[in-house]
Amino acid sequence: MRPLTIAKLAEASGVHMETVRYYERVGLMPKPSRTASNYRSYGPEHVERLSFIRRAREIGFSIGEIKELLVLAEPGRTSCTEVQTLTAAHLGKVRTKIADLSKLEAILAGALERCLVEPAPVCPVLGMLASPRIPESVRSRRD
Amino acid sequence: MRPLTIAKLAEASGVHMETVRYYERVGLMPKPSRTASNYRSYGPEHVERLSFIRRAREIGFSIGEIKELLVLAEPGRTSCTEVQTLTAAHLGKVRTKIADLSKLEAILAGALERCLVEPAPVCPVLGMLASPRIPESVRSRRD
DNA sequence: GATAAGGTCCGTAGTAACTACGGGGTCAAG
DNA sequence: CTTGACCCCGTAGTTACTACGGACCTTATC
Repeated sequence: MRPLTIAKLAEASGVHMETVRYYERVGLMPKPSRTASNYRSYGPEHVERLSFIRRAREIGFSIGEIKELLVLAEPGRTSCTEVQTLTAAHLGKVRTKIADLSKLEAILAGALERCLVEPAPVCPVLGMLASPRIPESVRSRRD
Repeated sequence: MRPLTIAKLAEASGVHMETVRYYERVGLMPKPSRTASNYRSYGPEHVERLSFIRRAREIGFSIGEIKELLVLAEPGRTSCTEVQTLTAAHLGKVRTKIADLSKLEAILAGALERCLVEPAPVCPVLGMLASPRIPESVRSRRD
């Protein structure tokens, strides 16, 4: 399996070609060697790294967090605890988001149901948005 | 209660001043009248509209969706069904997101727990990211 | 060998929904 | 009259990409 072009790498790891170049720009992927005609040239280690990155993104880690994870994943590293810390923090964010969204779900579902039941002079959804009656506990931090 | 400055309007409706100007640029808020010295001048109807917008944003509606809602909320409009359609669609998105995040939660919590239990030669979190073993059902669409 | 199709290069701009900055004019108080 | 608070505007930065466009390069076909 000889050197891969950027398109082959992208296909092999399930990431868009443009995204590979983007990851290179932001320092997630190393600058690869080039062919005589200045084409990027990759090896299997790049496929591995890029796949790692893709999976970490799917799990919702930010690019900054993935940079940290990649350092921690370097061979010779033993500490699992730092990875745990990062993961636990991420898990916390995920749980917060789930809680926020669950509240939203209840609100939306409730308003929608009132739409069906009441012969409503005013649409319950619009009524909810017009009056200051949304419990402040909902204030979701970033969708 | 005479005309409000942009800062007063912002405070009264719970939105940042810069955001009010942004909403004006993107057409969510109308261009207000101006004082002799070119300051924006608002009335109570603007407080109402902006509050509506804020609440709709908190509920997770996009700016485009809010534009539609504002049209549907215009006085003289009776149809609740279009609002229902919009809300139902939004509710669907929220539910999908909750489902995706719940899967993530399980994955993260599982890996984290294995970290604590196993005397793991390789950190389970990193192992998960290194091997192509993430169920494809997780592929979350946009965080 | 010429030509056409397809791959790659690069920098730049657009996406969502703001937030922040910088340089300037305005207004009220002391 | 000067200080400080307020407002004006356009522009750039944020996140994680995606898309564009003009210019090379490579491969296949004629």
